[in-house]
Amino acid sequence: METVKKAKITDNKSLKMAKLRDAAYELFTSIGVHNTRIDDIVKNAGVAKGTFYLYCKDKYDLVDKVILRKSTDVINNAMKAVADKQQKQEMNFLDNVIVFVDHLVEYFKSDKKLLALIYKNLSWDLYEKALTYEEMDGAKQTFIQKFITNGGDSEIARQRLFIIVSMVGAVCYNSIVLGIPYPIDRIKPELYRSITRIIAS
Amino acid sequence: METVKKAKITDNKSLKMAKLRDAAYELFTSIGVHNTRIDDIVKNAGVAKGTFYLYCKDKYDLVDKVILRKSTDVINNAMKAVADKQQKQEMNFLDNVIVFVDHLVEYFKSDKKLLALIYKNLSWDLYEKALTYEEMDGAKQTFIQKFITNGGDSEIARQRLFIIVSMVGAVCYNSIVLGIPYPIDRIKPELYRSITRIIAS
Amino acid sequence: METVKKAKITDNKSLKMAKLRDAAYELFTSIGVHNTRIDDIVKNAGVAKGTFYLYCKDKYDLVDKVILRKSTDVINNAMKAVADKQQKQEMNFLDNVIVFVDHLVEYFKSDKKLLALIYKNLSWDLYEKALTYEEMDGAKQTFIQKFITNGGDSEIARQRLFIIVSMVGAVCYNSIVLGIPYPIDRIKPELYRSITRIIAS
Amino acid sequence: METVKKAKITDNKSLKMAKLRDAAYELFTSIGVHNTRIDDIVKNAGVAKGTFYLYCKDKYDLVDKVILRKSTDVINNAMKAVADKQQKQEMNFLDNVIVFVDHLVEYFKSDKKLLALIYKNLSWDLYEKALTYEEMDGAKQTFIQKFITNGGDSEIARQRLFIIVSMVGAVCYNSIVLGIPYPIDRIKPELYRSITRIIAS
DNA sequence: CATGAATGAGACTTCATTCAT
DNA sequence: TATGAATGAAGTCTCATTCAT
Repeated sequence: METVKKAKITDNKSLKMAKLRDAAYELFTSIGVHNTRIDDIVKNAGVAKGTFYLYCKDKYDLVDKVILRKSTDVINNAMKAVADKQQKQEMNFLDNVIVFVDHLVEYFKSDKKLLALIYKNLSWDLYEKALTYEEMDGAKQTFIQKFITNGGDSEIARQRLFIIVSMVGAVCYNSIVLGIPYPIDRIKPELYRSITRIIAS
Repeated sequence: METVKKAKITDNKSLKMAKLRDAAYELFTSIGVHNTRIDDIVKNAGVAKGTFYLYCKDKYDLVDKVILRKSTDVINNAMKAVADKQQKQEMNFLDNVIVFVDHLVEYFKSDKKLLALIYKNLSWDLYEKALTYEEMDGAKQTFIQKFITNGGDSEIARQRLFIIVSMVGAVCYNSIVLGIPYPIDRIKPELYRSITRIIAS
Repeated sequence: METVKKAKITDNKSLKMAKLRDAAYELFTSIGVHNTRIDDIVKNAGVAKGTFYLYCKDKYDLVDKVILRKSTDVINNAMKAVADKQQKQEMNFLDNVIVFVDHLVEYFKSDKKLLALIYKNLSWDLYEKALTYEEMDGAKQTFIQKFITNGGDSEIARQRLFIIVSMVGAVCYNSIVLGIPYPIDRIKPELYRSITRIIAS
Repeated sequence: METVKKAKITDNKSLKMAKLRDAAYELFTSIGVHNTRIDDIVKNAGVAKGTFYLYCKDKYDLVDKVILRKSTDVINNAMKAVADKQQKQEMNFLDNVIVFVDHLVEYFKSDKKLLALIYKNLSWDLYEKALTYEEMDGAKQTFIQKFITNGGDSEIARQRLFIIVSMVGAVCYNSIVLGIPYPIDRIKPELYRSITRIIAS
């Protein structure tokens, strides 16, 4: 009974946090972090204002939590997409990268607000948190490891991956969010060609 | 005399605006846009609070003005660097790009705060303003035009330039500002190799 | 005209401060410092909330300002009473002290809330401020000086004055404010006898 | 067994109350009543927040409880000191008063925070409670009675005691807590002389 | 009796903006 | 044009108190 009770309380806690995160996500992406008031978040989440401060240090702490959760979800899905495709057909490292990137691009096409939110609030702290995120289970971490290893796992290979990630992120942001006059679909061929040429030895 | 008076007034206006811009630049880069209050800006600029509103719509209007001015300066210098080198030795298009990029990279290495400011406050509106910026004289616009033309001036060439600009910006930002663990000097070889491979047909 | 304008502004400033002080005094003495909200003060003073922070650091800064002003007034009046009586009849040092003390006692009988306010918020900082208070003009300071000098101006005399001040303050507070069952009028004879016996050599 | 169980529960109750009182005392004297939150008290006491409300009406109720307990202790000790000395040598009423006062003064010299706490939170209610405090056993009450009786037990004698108590309290507070520039040891001779002169007929 | 998560009223404070001078 | 005192809406955050477990 003790265990059941504790579990229930824990669930309740997760529930409140989830409510706050969901409400905040909606507001952050629709009217922006700056224009979102704590009052709005708690009203939409259906909790009291004090409850907010039970779970978050301040608004920007919640921004981090939202981004962490959402980006984890997106990346998990992309990893799953690669694994699924891998099962159907044998793919080399480049194929893996392209499938992974394409999944991200397609997702952000459909959720440009999230892309904007993530991009505007990046910090190395957050990156580090994301990499050691407790909710990212062991299997996923292994995937990342493999991903890197497949690239050759040399310093050079890691640097190329870093350049590719930076490039893809920036092109997506500029194209999808800022609306710079190359629609993402039009620039995709050149983007993927660039990836190919960076990876190719 | 009439003319002199007018010029004086204009100078006076420019002076106030310049004071505001300089004060704002210092504050934006040292404590961040969010933490900078109009009060701080006018105090440091040595003008009255009301005066601020004679020159700027609001704080974010001034952010744009500051970025526009500073980025124009940086780009002008990079263009000058390319022109100078071109005079000393014949360079092909790729050489031009590399020299241009390297100038930017080196500059931002020495002024990471400005890089952060620009990167965090990019908007397509601002890009457009920058491209049609009145203070960017004709000669400079011609330079840009040539730069693009040299690349081949096809749609494909423009896309590749766009990808390169995005990539370089993101790598610089991630490396210099976020401090992601590839120091810019260590990643430069791979970055320039990537540029080369993207441009090369 | 410049001077007139400046004077007007200064008057205006004094006016706002006076309004705040008056409103605060009423609230502090009627419902207590703890129960007085900034909102109440500004509403009663008829100024905007921001104006409060233009003149005071926080609520406790205003408490100090109120006490400083009020206690200065009370002491000034007591000094005036002594001076007036002195003109009518020759008085020795002891007479002076008694007249002074009696004036204070009678005043606080009529304004027990002020006594409570002052007593509860005493601090040595405030004492020091009171002693160097700019609004206490030179003539008054001379009075205090004479007062002390008349007592003999030895270390011993100063200590006795300190003991008397402490004693009178405490007896008044206990009797008038706490309502300890010796009404001030009933205990006055013994209080003044005590003063006499402390001063008498 | 029933009795034992009851005693145990009572002890348990007393224990929680004691924990709360001790924790509160530490906080009240170190950071002040105003800055002490219920949260701090219960955390330091090692009990749950709800428990606080099983034992106290609110924070100020606990302030009273703490003061009542501590001041009872201090007074009990002072009374004991008088009794002890009385046994060794015959003392008249004045001697008794001086010994009693000196004991208090010496104690508060070593615990100025407690003096501040008591002084700032006096109320007649609390005085009354102190006088009828259940934990002050009969013997002690008799002592007080004797103390008063020795003074003559006339209205006048009671008034003089009241004046002395007020005087000593105020001088101690001003000297020890506020730090008004007469160190308590330096002013003691005059303070005791004042007591003597007030008591002497 | 004991717990501590949740509450929400309301305190405090900031600061962009206005406008009379 | 230039000023800066005044404004007050908007915001953050606290913390005493409750109550379901």
